[in-house]
Amino acid sequence: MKHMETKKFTLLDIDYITEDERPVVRLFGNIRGESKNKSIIALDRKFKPYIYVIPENKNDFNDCIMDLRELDIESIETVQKVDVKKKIQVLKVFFKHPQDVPKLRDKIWDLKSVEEIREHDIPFYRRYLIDNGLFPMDDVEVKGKTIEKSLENSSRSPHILTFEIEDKPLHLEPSDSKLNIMSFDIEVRNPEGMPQADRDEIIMISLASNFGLKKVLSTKESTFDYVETLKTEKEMINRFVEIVNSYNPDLIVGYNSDNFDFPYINERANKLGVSLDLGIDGSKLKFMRRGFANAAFMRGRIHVDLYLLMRRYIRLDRYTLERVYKELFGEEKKDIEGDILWKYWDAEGEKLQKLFEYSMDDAVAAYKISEKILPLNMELTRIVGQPFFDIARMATGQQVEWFLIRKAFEYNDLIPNKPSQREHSRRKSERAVGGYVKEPEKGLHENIVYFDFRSLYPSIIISKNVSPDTLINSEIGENSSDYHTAPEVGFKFLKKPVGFVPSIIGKVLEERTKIKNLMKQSQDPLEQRVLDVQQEALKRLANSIYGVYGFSRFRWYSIECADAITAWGRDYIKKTMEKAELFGFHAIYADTDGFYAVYKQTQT
DNA sequence: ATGTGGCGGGG
DNA sequence: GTGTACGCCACAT
Repeated sequence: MKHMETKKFTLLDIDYITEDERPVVRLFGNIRGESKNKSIIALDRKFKPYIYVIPENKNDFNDCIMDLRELDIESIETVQKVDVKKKIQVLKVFFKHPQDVPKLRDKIWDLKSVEEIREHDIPFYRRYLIDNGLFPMDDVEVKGKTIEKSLENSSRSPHILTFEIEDKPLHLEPSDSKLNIMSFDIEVRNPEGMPQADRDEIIMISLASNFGLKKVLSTKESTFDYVETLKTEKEMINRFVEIVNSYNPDLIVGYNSDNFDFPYINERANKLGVSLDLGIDGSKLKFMRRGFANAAFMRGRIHVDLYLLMRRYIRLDRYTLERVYKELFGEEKKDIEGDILWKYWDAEGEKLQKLFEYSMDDAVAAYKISEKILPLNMELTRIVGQPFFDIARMATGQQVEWFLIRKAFEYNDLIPNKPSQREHSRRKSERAVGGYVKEPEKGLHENIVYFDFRSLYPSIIISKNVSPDTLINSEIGENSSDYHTAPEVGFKFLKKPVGFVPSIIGKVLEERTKIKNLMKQSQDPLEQRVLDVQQEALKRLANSIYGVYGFSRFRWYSIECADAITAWGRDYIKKTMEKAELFGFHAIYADTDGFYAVYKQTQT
């Protein structure tokens, strides 16, 4: 027996590489209990990609298995899964490589012996997290051995350890280690309209952090001691890379950095012949097309673009850094108009010094915003269980979907497929009816009372057991005590057993109550703050689950569920308004889950 | 009413 | 990369 070492680390990032035509999962983390800033890359060669195949013939899988054996797959197992509350036998088909899945899945689906395939579009690293019960931002314990070979870029990144996992990785309780967070911002000299990377140089790169780093890199000198002057733009960018690698931050945040700062630095670096080795494994900064927008990433660190988060979490007319800063902190931030910024740079003297101040301020503002918004997103990461990088770029509905996917795995449920193009357009034509709205009565009202339901939709889902797997599709007898019937729309839902989605919302709310109780018991204000963020994240999640029924591109889409929920919602609010009227309260305005009312003399 | 196109943030 | 995608507003038809 070989001697096995154990390593514990906070899981920050995950991907896979290919070695000898086989996938190798890489877990990136921050090692606890050792000198700070130490990173680990843990390699796991044992995880295999797979999909589920539902054979046409339910009694005899042999034809199907024989057809599958013709293809270049790894192996086949028969397993039991649950599909819409029914236990069924399915084939679990393993592949040699994740990229074989898109190559072979259409062929498999086209086989006569195959009725349907499932779970064929789950990215490999996400599958790994789900199947191993691992949660990013939590801790992982791995057993295995340290690999001796050093990294190519080890001179620049001296704190990296590569590790070979020999056993199943283990999920540990939430980490209490503090992550190193660095913000950055660039300034560009652009006298002719918007900055263009092929002609306009970078003049400043400002950095702020929670580990003592606070400086502005620039090609001009300053009286401020936070300014470090470099001879050329090329040296300045090189210095930026050097600083990132020596301080080794876990998180890098910027404002619109996905679509401006990082692409801009990248283009300038290419032009000047600088290698942007910002990954902990020495790899370069890379970009992903995500529909209309870019996402910038470096392996092993988490880049978060705060602009995206702010758009999701606060409702504003504009989302400029200045506007957002004022909203969060109630004070104005120094601002220099973009089109005249170059004049400050050219001015020298006091005007130039103002530009240094402005640049520093931007990085500090970005850092302060991250302090406000990252804790909630870290909690969401821990609950949803996908990488922080992804969570920070996912719409709420997507977060809910990945949360449900993980839960489905835990329940041994087969995950529904994403809608096809055709199904998607069909769904779009059936628009769900929304909540009840009573237009406000004109006039100035005094002594207004407000009434609202606490978590109306989650409560309806739980109390009426609204779920695709409890929805009664067929005509059913008159035994109405067995099911709930939605008003207006008439959809029926079994009272028992508890449906998939109601069960999950129930657990989320249960967990939230538990945390709120802990919060009350706690004497430690810091712990209370942490718990408060946790319960807030759970509340957000519970409230957003309703959405997956009504959005056409979701796996758990169900117009019946969406319509039933809003129908019950309208029913509750209207009945409550009627009741209130009897007690002399007249509603003047209502929307979905609450109403405003004025008190009138009761009629006699 | 329905469809199409552009834009957001960044300097 | 088991990729491929937003949501809102203005303006036109």
